[in-house]
Amino acid sequence: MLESQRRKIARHDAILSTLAKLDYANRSQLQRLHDLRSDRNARKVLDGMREFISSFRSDSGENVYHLNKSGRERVNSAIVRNKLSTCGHYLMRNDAYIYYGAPADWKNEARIKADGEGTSHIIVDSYFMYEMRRHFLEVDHKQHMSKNKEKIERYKRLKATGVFQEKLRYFPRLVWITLTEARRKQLAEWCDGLDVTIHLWDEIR
DNA sequence: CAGGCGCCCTCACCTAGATG
DNA sequence: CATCTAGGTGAGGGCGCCTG
Repeated sequence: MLESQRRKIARHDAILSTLAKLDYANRSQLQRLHDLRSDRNARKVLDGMREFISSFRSDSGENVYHLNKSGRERVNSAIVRNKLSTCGHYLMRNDAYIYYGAPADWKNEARIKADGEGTSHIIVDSYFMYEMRRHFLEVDHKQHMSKNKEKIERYKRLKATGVFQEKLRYFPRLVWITLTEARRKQLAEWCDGLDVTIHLWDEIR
């Protein structure tokens, strides 16, 4: 097999693995993660993968890609993704993934056990290591603020159990990604007492 | 010579502002 | 109100250049 062909297939497989990991990703995210060069070139590369990936136009205007049947078979992924008009949550999370350097151990929808004490567990949007520290990511995509407050209370209860501090000697940093300055302020207030970083989506994409 | 890439182009779609 | 218009943005076709 020609070297150029081999490289092409390797790049395709890398992109398919990313989509298996992230479920959905838009053109510019795949472009940044896989060095697809210019916008035009990125579109051409992704267009050349139509056998394995499907796309739709998101409300932000960009194409969003996901694995189709043969793409799933190619990377042994069982999760079926379809056109999803409400994929903003995924796209925000992806930009956090890229911002934090695409950590190898990044895990979405991670189940965090909170042994006893009322809270059985928390499903965190992402759990990852960054600069030798564990991080929880929460994405606030037009979510009801009451839900966010409830989430924060659960983190506080989790911290109060001391389980993490015992294992790690510290409680992981909570990272939020939200949409407006007003929401950032409110979240920061509620997170008082936690190690927290709050990004606006526009600041990290 | 095939594949990767950039540039130029057109088309579709959306939005803001003007106009009836 | 509805509708028209101009400008902005992304998708994708075409072409030509470069490189292994």
